[in-house]
Amino acid sequence: MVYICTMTQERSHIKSEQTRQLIIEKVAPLFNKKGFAGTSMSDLTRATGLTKGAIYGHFRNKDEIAVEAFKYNLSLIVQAFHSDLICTESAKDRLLIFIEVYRKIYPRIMANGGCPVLNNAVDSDDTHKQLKALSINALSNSKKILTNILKDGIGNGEFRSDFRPDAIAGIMLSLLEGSMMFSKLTADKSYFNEALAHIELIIKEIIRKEN
Amino acid sequence: MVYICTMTQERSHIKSEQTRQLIIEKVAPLFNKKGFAGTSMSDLTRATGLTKGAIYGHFRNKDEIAVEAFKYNLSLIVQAFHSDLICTESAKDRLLIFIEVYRKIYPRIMANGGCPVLNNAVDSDDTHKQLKALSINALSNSKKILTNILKDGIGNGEFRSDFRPDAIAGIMLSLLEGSMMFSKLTADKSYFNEALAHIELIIKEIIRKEN
Amino acid sequence: MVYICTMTQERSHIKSEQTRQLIIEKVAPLFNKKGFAGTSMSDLTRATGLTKGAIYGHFRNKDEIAVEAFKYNLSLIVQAFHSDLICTESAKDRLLIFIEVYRKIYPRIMANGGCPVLNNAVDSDDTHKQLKALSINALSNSKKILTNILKDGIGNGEFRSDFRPDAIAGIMLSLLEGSMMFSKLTADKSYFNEALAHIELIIKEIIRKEN
Amino acid sequence: MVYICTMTQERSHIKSEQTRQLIIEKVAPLFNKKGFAGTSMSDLTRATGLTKGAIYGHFRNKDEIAVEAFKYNLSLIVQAFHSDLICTESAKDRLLIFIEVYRKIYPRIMANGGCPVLNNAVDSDDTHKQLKALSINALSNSKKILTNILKDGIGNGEFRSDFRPDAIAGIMLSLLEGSMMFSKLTADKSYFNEALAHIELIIKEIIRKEN
DNA sequence: TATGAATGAGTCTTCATTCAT
DNA sequence: CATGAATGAAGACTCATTCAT
Repeated sequence: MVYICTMTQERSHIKSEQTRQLIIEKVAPLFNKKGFAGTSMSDLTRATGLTKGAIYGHFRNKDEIAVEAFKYNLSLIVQAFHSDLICTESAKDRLLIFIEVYRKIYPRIMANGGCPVLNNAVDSDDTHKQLKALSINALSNSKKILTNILKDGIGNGEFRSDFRPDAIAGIMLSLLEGSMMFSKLTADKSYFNEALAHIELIIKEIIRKEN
Repeated sequence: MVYICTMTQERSHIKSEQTRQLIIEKVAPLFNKKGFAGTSMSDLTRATGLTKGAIYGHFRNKDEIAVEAFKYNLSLIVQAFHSDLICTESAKDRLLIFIEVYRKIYPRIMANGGCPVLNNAVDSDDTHKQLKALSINALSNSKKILTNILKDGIGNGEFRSDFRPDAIAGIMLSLLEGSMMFSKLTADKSYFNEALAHIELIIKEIIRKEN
Repeated sequence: MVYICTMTQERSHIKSEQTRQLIIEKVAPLFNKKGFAGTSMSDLTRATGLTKGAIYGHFRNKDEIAVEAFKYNLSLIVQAFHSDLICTESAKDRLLIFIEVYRKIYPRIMANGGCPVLNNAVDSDDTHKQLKALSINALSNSKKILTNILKDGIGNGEFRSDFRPDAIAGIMLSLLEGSMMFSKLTADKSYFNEALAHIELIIKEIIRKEN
Repeated sequence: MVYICTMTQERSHIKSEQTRQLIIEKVAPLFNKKGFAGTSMSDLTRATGLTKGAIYGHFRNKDEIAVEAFKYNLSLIVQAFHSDLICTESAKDRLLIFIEVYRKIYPRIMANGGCPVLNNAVDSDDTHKQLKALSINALSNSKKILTNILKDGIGNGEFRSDFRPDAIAGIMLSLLEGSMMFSKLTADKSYFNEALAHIELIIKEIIRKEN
């Protein structure tokens, strides 16, 4: 007997990985909108078109799915920055780009159920350590990025040196999250727009070094 | 064993109202922390020491309990202002008092599971119209209050007239909510403190009328 | 409004206890026959006529039901002795009564699915510590009883003193269990009958003190 | 990537039979310890390192695997006798060898989860006809062997003729199984040791023909 | 009013088995 | 011959809610 098997081993692995990715993508908005407890495995079967058994073939449990869903939701936002935020020399310009990117992806964020960092933070804060840690981490990273830009601006003389960069970073992020939440809640974008305008004010006026 | 219970209708009504209130108070932090879907009727029996039947004697369903719980959680915050915010002539001072009250009740808010407006907004935004409406309403009210104070300040010459009061009100509230969420998430009060400091800056510098 | 409530508090408790007992009795033969893993909660609903929710109102989990079922199955056997084994002066007679009781309840044991100690021992030995402990305990108790009777017989001169009572007790019990298992397996009572006859031989001849 | 596999049919058949045997050997202790219902196909994949598909390539269903596993577990015991029990002229000696073989393989039996005949009998008695038949058959065979030896001993004058050989055979086997079960349950070999000692007593004293 | 037993649909997860590759 | 993704039913258990008492 002679077998001639033409099959790339990678192909099958890829197939599985594709399904896993498909599940994550279909399921991510659900978790973002309805929260961990509010999203049932049956919801996931409806969203994916797969059976529970099939889903459990790709994930150990609901927690793992929620974790991957959050990471995916976060990546949608993070990716938007990777393309735009690189290679701008002025710290001020980098901060302004930061704002512009947010303005650009705002519709997508809203359609996806709001900012995953905020949603997940509120959802998991008192109930789910693992998910909570992911929000903490995401916050920490974005704060670090903003803080570094601010420090750069102080270093190169763009910004005044009489403010604490991490404080301003926290304020910017608080404004972003708080306003996005309000805009989502009220279906009124003005909260978000005013917040962005105020952040611009901070960048262009409040921390600007006068010459 | 034979029980003979003689009870006046008023007394029983009073008793009933007390029990209802007791349920709401015991249950409110639970809904605030765990959300609607994450809080079960069994959780409520544990928290109250009452049976399910007893609870259903006072509320039509879980939704009604959640609604009352939110109202109660909100009232805890609102009450803190009623006592302090009245009868201060200067708009600036009233805004500063606003901040001070928040600073004062911050520990209580955290112990209760964070700001109920934010928590409930995120929890119910895509899932529970009735609860969502309550957060919208609460936001609308606080925004109105701040806006009016700001308008007063413009009117009496304390503040400049080249800013839109409701925009600043939205910014203040966004900052408050966003920072409280971050401080809760990270167990780091500095987000909240910096936000309050920035709001003070807005009041004392940015919108102040120079003379 | 005047309430006159005539209700014994015990009555309601009794009702619940009755249902719990009913569940145990209906369910005990199932666990004895099909084992822990082989008995599903759905089996239990069929056997009791109750819903899963109702059953879970009376037991924390399947394990607790299995434990109570075993205890009940064991009690059916133990009870048979309580009435007959007391107050017989001769050690030999007490051992013979022991055998007679077993002969008497044999049909009931078979109808119930065989000896619960053996069934449960085999079922739980490598899988369920808590259930295993119950079989160990049951064995230990019956061995102790037989050993004590044998010691009594040695003490009062009925039996020879050149054998170890606990060894003979172990042999008697091994014979009983092994033979009941074979009789059940083959639907042939002779294994059991011959075992009883041999135990009688041990009592009447092998350990008897010749005079 | 292109695989070209050239394989003779014999070779593959041999390979297949080897895999089947490997599955049986790895899986046999599992079924012996956890029973049919308590052993899942996933357990089998873990024990064998094979996928479910691979296992189903060698067996029609779980039942067939359990059957083969039992046969294998039984064969481990039967094999121990084939080597030792042959060609001994004295019936008494053959019985004593029977005991010695059991004593020798006792550790292996325990490590394997206990006597498969007993385990399977209890497990399948009320649930699985096909498996039950295998235990019945195994019991029947061993009883026949012992009975024949006893008959030989009566025939050649070693043993008395006033007892029924199959009754004694049944007693011996009941003792063996019962005591092994107790020793396994309690992790106390003395049940087994005393049972063997008593069987020796039967052989050497009780059924011995006095001259 | 309050109890708590009961319901039936739901929860998450695992089951034995199949089949295209 | 072996893979492993997929299925649909079933597993144990909890849900919100009702109702006789």
